[in-house]
Amino acid sequence: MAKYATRQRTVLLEYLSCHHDENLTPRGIASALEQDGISLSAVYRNLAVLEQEGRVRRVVSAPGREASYQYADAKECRSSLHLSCTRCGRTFHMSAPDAELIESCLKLNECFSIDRSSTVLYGTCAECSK
Amino acid sequence: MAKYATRQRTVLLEYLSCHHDENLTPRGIASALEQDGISLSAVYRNLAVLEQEGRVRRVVSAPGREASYQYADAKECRSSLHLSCTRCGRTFHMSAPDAELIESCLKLNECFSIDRSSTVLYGTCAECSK
DNA sequence: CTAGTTGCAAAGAGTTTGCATGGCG
DNA sequence: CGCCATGCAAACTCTTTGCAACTAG
Repeated sequence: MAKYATRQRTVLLEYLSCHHDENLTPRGIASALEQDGISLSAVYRNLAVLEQEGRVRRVVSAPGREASYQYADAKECRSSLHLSCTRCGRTFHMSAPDAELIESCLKLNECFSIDRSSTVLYGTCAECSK
Repeated sequence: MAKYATRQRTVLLEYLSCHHDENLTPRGIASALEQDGISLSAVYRNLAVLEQEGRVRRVVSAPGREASYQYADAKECRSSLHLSCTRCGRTFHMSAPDAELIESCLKLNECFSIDRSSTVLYGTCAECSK
């Protein structure tokens, strides 16, 4: 979907990869990259493209509020479920064996096929629960 | 939080309980109850109250789009995790043993404390995967 | 009677889009 | 040079809010 490597797109990708798995809002990204002259529209449009390509995932909390985007490493993301810490906002990847355990448990006991890419489990991470 | 049992609130609750665990949008509810003379504001205001009371849960899909509300049976909801079918939109409750298995698995292996009320697992339900 | 609720319309917030300009390949 | 991408501002959609009128207890 993305054809040209524009300056804005390059800077955005650089910024995203430096903030791997953090919750980033379009407005936040735009103001962080304000100095580089990137409009809010460009941020929105590029995030939309990246989401379609699966390189970014969108997390929505409340309606009417800002959405959050997280830069996602595609390979790692397909093989595991996501854990999101509601305190620090970071996202973690469940180990593959754990993901499979949960997946097969639901499949067997509830006849429910879980969708790995859209499911996020919320809670408190190891560090924040200290 | 809710003090008076107004006509609007009564009708809304009746409607919600008839559509247990379905995805309902504020606009959809309002137009379904149009004949009963219930304004969209009243729907929003009452849903907000019900959500605070834990009698309704809000599911958000995409930003800028309508939120969905589901009438929730409080007791059942505290003891299990939610499964949401992305095809038919219905919500199911995982059996308590399954929920505990997942909970303890994450706790032990990932040091992650899952929050039952805010976590929803997406996928395809038994009926829809036929 | 008093305080919680409602309806309406206007205000807000976040996101999308039209159009002319600019830039990658 | 052609087409994609950008910037800006206007348009949109969903949600919230101010205020006067209404009503349950």
